[in-house]
Amino acid sequence: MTNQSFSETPFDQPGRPLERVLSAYTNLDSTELGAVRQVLEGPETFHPLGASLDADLQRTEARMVTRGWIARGAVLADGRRQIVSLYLPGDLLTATGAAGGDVTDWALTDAATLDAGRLWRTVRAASGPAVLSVLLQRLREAERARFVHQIIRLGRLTAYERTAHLFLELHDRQLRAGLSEAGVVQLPITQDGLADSLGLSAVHMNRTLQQLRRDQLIVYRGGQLLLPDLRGLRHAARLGLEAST
Amino acid sequence: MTNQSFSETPFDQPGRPLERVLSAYTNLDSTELGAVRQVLEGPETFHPLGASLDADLQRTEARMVTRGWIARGAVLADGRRQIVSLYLPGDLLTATGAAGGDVTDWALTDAATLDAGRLWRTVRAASGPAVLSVLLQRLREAERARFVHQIIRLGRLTAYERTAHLFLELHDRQLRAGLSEAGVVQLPITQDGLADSLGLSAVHMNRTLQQLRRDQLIVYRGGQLLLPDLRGLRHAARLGLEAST
DNA sequence: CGGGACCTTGATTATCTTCAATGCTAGTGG
DNA sequence: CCACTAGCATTGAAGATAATCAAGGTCCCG
Repeated sequence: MTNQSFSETPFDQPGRPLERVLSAYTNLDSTELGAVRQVLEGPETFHPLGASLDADLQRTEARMVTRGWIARGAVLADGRRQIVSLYLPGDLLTATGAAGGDVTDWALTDAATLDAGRLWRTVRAASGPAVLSVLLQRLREAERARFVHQIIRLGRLTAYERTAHLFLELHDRQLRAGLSEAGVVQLPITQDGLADSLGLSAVHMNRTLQQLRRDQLIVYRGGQLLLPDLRGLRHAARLGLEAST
Repeated sequence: MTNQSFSETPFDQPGRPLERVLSAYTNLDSTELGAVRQVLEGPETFHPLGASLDADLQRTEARMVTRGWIARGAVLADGRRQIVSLYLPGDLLTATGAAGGDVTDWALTDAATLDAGRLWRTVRAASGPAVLSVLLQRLREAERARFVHQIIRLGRLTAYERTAHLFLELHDRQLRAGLSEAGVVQLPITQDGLADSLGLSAVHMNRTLQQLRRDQLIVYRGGQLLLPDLRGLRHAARLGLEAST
């Protein structure tokens, strides 16, 4: 389960080292980066598409995503699925804790994670450099902001608006983390996965994507999304999202 | 704006002192309680129904609710409103930060809050007793769990299920915090407010409540809710919620 | 008594889900 | 090389859920 196939360059989707991904949260000089590397050192664990991360998370308290996409969500008894949050390289997954037994984590693509329990414990013990505490703080804050946006999407936006809104969030996140370039969103998941995140049926997800294509707001093809009209897309999403995660 | 009318017993809905409310998160002995009191001392600020808390929050970084209900949410240009989270006495409101300019806080009832910036700063400086850090940790964790539940409600539950689910969450929270008793939920907000939290129109909210009444799952009258059939309500909510916030 | 906030109801419409096929593409074994 | 399959995308039709529009009704308060 550990170190299957790749182990050379973590955080590389493609070729994105740790500092690049974490620069989304705080600027690190080389000393600080060393400290971060130190608390995050250790083998990657590989998670094939669909695999549950629950056991790993419970064991290590927190894990940082190094490759691929992880979903946290709930599966109801009748099969309905809702993704609560998406975790991309550089994001920190913490054990669900009080959120209840219904919540689980699984790999939306082939993915890999790193034990971040030491980061966790170091900060709690207040024994590391300040930058670690700041980093953790920022990671948590960014996650909270994503939760807020997800709630607004699901509560008050139409399928069309929701989709535009999520794409803008992903664009913003990937840009900050150096995982993509301006106007491009890596989208390595199926329409089914998108639907589970946006609270829609797969059929309606498909139709909504088609509408966005017809309106020239997205170009959608296998694993990648082009956003040729960011202004239009922002308008479609109905929300600023200016100073967001 | 400060200390209008009541200032005698904070946290009393009715007669609930600080320790009672915070016992939902951690057990405090008298020494620890003293430490908590100390970082939270200061005048209450009164927030009449509908008032915005944004200015207060920005000024003080964090505030603890002492009375009434506060909503955090977004108001779209066309008037749609979505409440992201409800804050009850004992809950900690922190500045929205990265969540964006669209998010605001307002009083859903007459309410009051206390400056909790000192708690915030004390913990960050790691200069207070450990119990403060634990308290803050638990408060944050509980909020995260509420976010997760809100997302699942809005994403995959029907209006009927959502309503049952929220009522169970409120019941659980109020019970833990000593704000209500078993089988009773204080619900001092309008159906409009509920609808804004559950992502429904006011009309549909009304019809959903009627259905729950017809099904004998709730008794609803002015400001208070009786839950005569918790088993049935849990079943209607489609989720465990056993070990939840 | 009048007005306002809130709750309730009926009728209509919109959005989204469900069900059932069909097409497409990549991988697999014969 | 060619069925064959599996996973994913797409389409049409029907039905369910929830929104919207438009009135009333009730209660409280000035």
